[in-house]
Amino acid sequence: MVNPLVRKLEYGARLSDEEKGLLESLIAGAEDVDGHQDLISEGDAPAHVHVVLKGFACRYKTLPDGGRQIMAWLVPGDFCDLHVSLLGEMDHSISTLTPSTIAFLPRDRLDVLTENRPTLAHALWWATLVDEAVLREWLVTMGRRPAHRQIAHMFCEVRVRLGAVGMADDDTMDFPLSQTDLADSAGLSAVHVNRVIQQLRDDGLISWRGHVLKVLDVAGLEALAGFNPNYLHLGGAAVAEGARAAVAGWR
Amino acid sequence: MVNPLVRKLEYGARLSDEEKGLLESLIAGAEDVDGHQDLISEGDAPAHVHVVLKGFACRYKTLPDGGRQIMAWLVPGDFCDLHVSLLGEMDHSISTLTPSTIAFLPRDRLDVLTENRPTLAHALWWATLVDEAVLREWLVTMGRRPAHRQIAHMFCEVRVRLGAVGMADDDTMDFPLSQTDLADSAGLSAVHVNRVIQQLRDDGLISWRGHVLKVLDVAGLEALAGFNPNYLHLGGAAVAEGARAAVAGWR
DNA sequence: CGGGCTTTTGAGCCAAATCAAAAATAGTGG
DNA sequence: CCACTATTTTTGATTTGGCTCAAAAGCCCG
Repeated sequence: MVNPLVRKLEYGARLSDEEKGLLESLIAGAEDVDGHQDLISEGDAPAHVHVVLKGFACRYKTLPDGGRQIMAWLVPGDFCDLHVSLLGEMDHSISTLTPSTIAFLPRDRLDVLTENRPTLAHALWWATLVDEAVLREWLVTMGRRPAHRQIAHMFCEVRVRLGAVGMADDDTMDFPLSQTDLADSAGLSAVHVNRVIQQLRDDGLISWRGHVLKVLDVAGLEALAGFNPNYLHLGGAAVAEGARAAVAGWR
Repeated sequence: MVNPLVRKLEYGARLSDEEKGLLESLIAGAEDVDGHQDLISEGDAPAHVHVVLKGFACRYKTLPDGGRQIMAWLVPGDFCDLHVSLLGEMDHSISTLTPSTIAFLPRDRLDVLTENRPTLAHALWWATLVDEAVLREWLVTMGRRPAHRQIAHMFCEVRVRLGAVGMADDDTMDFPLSQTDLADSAGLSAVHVNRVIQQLRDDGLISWRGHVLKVLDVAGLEALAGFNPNYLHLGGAAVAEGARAAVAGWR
C-alpha cells in the first residue's frame, strides 16, 4: 500500500514522483507504540516530526480538575507536530489512543527539503491549515449541535478522512476508540455517548461492534449531522490550483 | 500609536526597522466598516488580505437551524484571511462585530515580500499558528469548563490579547460585544450568559458597563478560569528564538 | 477461569435551555 | 433636548438534555 502520508498530501499539492520519493525517503524510522502512550507532552520542543502511519492518536489537554479534552484525532497520514515547533514549545500533548505505528522525520532534513521544494512546502502547509479547519468544525459542533448530531458528525468526518487514505472501503473502517475516548473528544460524558450510539444503531445509521465501524446509511447520517465535507478540503490539488488561478485572474 | 499589526507580529519574530516599515507600507488602504457586516463569506477566495486595525471582528459559521457559532475573535492586529487562501476557498465567514477599521494588503505583494524576507514569513506563520492554538483552547473551554469558568476564561484571554497590542491599560479595555455575541462565541444561550456575567460582577471579578470591561481581580478571575496564557505564545520573539536554539542544540 | 477493561442499564439531579415579558440603554430624527 | 424605536439587558418560570453515581453485564486475553 502507498504510504498514507504521501497519499494524503497529494490532496494538498500535485506532487511529482520525485517529490513523493523524497518525502518517503525522509522517514528515518518508524516505531510501534502501545495505546495510551504519550508521544509528546505539553512543554516539549520535539526534535523530530512525528507522523501516524497506523492506528489512532490524538491531541489533548488535561484540566486542573483532571478532565481530559481531546482536540483532534490523528489518523494515518496525519502529522503530530509539523509546524507547531515554530511556536517554541508545545502547548498541548499528543498520545496514542490505540496501538499505533509512528514515523519520525528529522526536522532539519525536512526544513532543507521544503526550502528547495515549494510544492512540498505547499502541501505541508496545506495539511496544517486543514487541521485548523477541522478544529473550527469541531468547535461549531460542540457549541451548537446537540449530542446525537455531534456524534453523527464525528462519524461522518472520520469516514471521509479515512476514506481519503484508503482505509474506509465500503463505508467500513477500523475505528478502535473506546466510547470514553469519544466522550472526551465530544465534551460529553461516556454514559451519554453510549446512549447516543445506541440511538444511532437503532435508527439504522451505523453499526459499531468491536473495532469495526460501518456507516449503514451515509445520506441519513450526513443529514442528521448537517455534514458538509468542504472544510476537509479534499477536493484535490487540481481543484485547489484551479481556485488559485481564478484568484490570480481577478486581481 | 504604533500599528497594532506590527506590534503583534513583533511577538512572533524579531523584526528589523526596515521589515516593520515594509510591512506598514503594504497597507494599501483601510476602510471604516459598520458593525455586523460580512467582510468575507464562505465560498469566497478573497483577493486581498484583511487586517483588523480597530474594532472587533469574528470568524463564524451558520448552521442549518439558523444558529451561529463564532469560532474566533479578531482584534486589532489580527489577520482575517492570511493563509486560509492556500485552501482555495473560505470554509467559513468573517464579519465585523462592531464598527471597525479594516486594512487591506495586496496578496501578491505580500507573497513577494515573504519570499524575500524569511523573518517576516516566520512572523506571519507564527500568527497563523497562534490562531490555531487559541482555537484549541476554545475547544477545551467549551468541552470541559462549566459556563462561568468558560466566560471567565474568555475575559482572561481578551485581556492578555488586547494588552499585547497596547489596548488594555490598567486591566481596562474597550470590549464592545453584546452578550448575544458572547453567547454565540461560548456556545451558550444569551440568557445564561447574562446570569453568569452578573455572578462574575457580584463576585467582584469584573465590571462591564457600556463598552468598557474592567478586570477588577486578575488573580481571582484567572484562578476561576484555570487560565494559563502559554497558548497565546506571547513570550516574545526572544523567548522563541531561545527555544529554537535549544532544540538545535539537542539534535 | 479470573481479572481488568468497556459497555450497558437505571435512577435521580442539575446546569443550562427555552419561552415570555419587563426594564434599561442607545440611537435617531424632529 | 425630548419623544420614539430598536436593541440589549435583565428577571421569572418552566423544561430538558445531559450529568453523576452506582451497579450489572459483556468482552478480551492471558
